[in-house]
Amino acid sequence: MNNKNHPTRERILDAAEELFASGGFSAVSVRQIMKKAEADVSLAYYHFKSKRDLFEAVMLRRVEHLNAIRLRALEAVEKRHKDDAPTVEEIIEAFTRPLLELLAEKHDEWHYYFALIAQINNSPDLGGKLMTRYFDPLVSRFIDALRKALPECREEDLYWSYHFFSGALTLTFAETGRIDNLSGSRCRSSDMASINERMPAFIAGGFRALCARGQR
Amino acid sequence: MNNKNHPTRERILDAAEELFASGGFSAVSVRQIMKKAEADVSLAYYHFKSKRDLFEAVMLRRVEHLNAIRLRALEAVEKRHKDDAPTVEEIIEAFTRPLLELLAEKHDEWHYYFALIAQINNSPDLGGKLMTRYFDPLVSRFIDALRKALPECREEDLYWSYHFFSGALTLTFAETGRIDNLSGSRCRSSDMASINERMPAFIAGGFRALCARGQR
DNA sequence: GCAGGATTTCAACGAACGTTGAATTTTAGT
DNA sequence: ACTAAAATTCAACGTTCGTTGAAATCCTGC
Repeated sequence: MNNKNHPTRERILDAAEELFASGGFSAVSVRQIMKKAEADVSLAYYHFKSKRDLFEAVMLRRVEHLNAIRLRALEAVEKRHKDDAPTVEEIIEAFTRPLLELLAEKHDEWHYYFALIAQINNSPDLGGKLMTRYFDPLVSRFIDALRKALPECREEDLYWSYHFFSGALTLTFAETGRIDNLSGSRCRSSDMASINERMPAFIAGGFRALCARGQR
Repeated sequence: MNNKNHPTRERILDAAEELFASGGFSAVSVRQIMKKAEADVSLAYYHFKSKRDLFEAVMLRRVEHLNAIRLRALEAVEKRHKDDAPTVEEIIEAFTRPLLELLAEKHDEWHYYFALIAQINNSPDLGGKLMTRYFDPLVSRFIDALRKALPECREEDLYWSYHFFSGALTLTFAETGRIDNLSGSRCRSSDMASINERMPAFIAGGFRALCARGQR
């Protein structure tokens, strides 16, 4: 049998996800992954064809679910506003809240995945290519919504605003502990409630300020 | 003789910087670095003790200069405002403008360095530790200035705002080409004039919106 | 309970890895 | 010119890397 939940296949993906997240693709060997997965090395090549394919499989395992629930969140917001456009805050929240909920429900499952995405997003090798491949349709959909919320905004300002947002988002969800050190533990990377309270306000403020500037 | 400009030592650092920037520490071998530097492999271990120390040297080579000119930019802004506090925009610009100027003057020297920092900032392994070690004093200095510009702002909001800023900043200066793809080449990662126009406005808008929210 | 495919084990391959020590060449002070 | 130190070359070490093929075991449908 093949496509039912094979526990070993999942165990390999779990182990790979965690290890790839902490050091990137090259910092981790297949042997380390399979040791953590408690399975023979060659099983990695049986279930996946190569190390690269394993990496790809780690990415693909969660990306569809992620995109689906974010899209649903956006559609829910749009449905609440039949005629008028949603606010920028509401749209940003539809983009971020699903991430927070995934972490709240199943932190162990998603934490490493978000850390991995942060690294990919900031990698000159992969950032342009992989992020585009996996997230572009969804992101374009969100930018459409933002365009409606900010009808006077210039196109370039919209894209740059999203770009700044993207950097803030991926770093924040990577939970690197940086803000813990900087703030002397006054703030904590893992404090999702704080993020949920602050990120939409900050980002929406940024969008508005930049778009307002563009109309001058 | 030792501490004069040894061209080979610099060539090794240049090669290492470029290669580390594109794939991180582990994706690059010492042999690859030394091939690019056109020098024997063992010279890497003569000039630096190990691969890790070479990596550290790459980081250290530019960090002091970087921190110095940013500090100078901040002090210049503060000197312009004897009694009143500088605006948030001015402070953010003092933080970002030096980066833009370095890229404008010597793009080849600094481009890879910024890409490397983006990866480190987003690495769970190194992000908390290395960024804190290298940049904390300067960052705290900037946060002090921001506190004066936003005297009613809560401490937590200040730190979280800076955190969002940090993510946007490092991703933007990494020039990953992501925004190029997303915008259909309407915007370009390498377009420093666009960044200079937009980043301070966006970030300052974020700071203000978040601080205003905190006072409610 | 048997057949056949799915899964797992075991052993091994050649290549590349980080690192080192000794020999050699280049450089600088006298 | 001589010397000592600095810089570079060369060859090699043990380890780990990604990957593979064949044999053994497990599971499922009949």
